[in-house]
Amino acid sequence: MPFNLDELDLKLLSHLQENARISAKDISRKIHLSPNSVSIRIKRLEERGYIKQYVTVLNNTMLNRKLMTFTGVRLIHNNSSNLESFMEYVKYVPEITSCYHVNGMFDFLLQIVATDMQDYRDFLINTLAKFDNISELRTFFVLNEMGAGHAIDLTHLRSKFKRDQKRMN
Amino acid sequence: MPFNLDELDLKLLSHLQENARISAKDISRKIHLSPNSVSIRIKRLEERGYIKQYVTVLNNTMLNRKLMTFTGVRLIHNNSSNLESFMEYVKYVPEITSCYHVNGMFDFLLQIVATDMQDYRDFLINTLAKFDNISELRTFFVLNEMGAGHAIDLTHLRSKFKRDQKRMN
DNA sequence: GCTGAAAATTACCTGGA
DNA sequence: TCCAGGTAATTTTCAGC
Repeated sequence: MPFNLDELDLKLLSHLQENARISAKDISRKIHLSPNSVSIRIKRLEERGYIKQYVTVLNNTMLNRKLMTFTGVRLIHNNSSNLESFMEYVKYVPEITSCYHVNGMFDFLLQIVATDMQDYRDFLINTLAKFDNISELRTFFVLNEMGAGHAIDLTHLRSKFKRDQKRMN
Repeated sequence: MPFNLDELDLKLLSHLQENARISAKDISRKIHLSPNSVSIRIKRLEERGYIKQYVTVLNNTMLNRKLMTFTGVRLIHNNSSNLESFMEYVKYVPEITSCYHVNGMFDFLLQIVATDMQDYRDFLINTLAKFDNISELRTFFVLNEMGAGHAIDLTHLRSKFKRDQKRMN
């Protein structure tokens, strides 16, 4: 997979990471390129798959989702059909906002958003524990989500790639 | 904090969650409201804080960030000044894309994105372990990020709120 | 990749329910 | 207070270079 992005593409992606609704014109002013070219580049980045999605981050608390957890899940039998059926299962559970297949002391790490403690308890008992084949559920309640919130750092990407390409020669 | 969103606001937020770059006109067609009113509502939702940010989700792998981990951190002394200095610390570390203060067997859960295993190792040794006061670091390598990807479910929010409001009377 | 015109979208203002 | 319509301003798209 060739890396064929230039400095302008990377700057463009940086701005889009910060604000997905920025106009092509505003970007054009910041990276010194015509609005036209900015639009074309954005479309190209979308088509080639560099941009996956534009999402809106909502204030969960104000929307009555006051509880967030990371819940570690361990399956009883870790064969591939069980792994796959669990992955398929989580797709249809709205409370699960992210699902990560991990190594180590858990098989999966789920990010879960619920209204409150009672709602989470109901979810555990009536939804998650209904899935056979779970041996362990361990909840990390999120007390505070903070710091970071970093988008991925693209500023040093170009030089890094240059080094990688050199190494390949 | 009064909950003064109506069905239209919730539908609007749902569409914005899926696609932050959707135009007011496209939303207007979907929720049967004039483009004009849609714009006004979006602005109001931004001002009142229901909308936190519009972000672009990039393809990390294509941008040479092939490794993701969740790394559990345990501090030696859990007093408030140590907690705060750790939170302050993570703000300036670009590899840390999210930081969650949690209860249980870790104090913090960090989501980390790195180029590859070597890069992650360098990060652990040269950056994270440089922070005094860490007693335990446990890495969950993300083998696969899948399923879910759910935005928060707003479809049943209205009825839920009605119930809550009833309960308060 | 740029320019310039046409098309589409958004912002603003006013009236009406 | 909230919504619709009309107009102005901005932004995006498309053609030609």
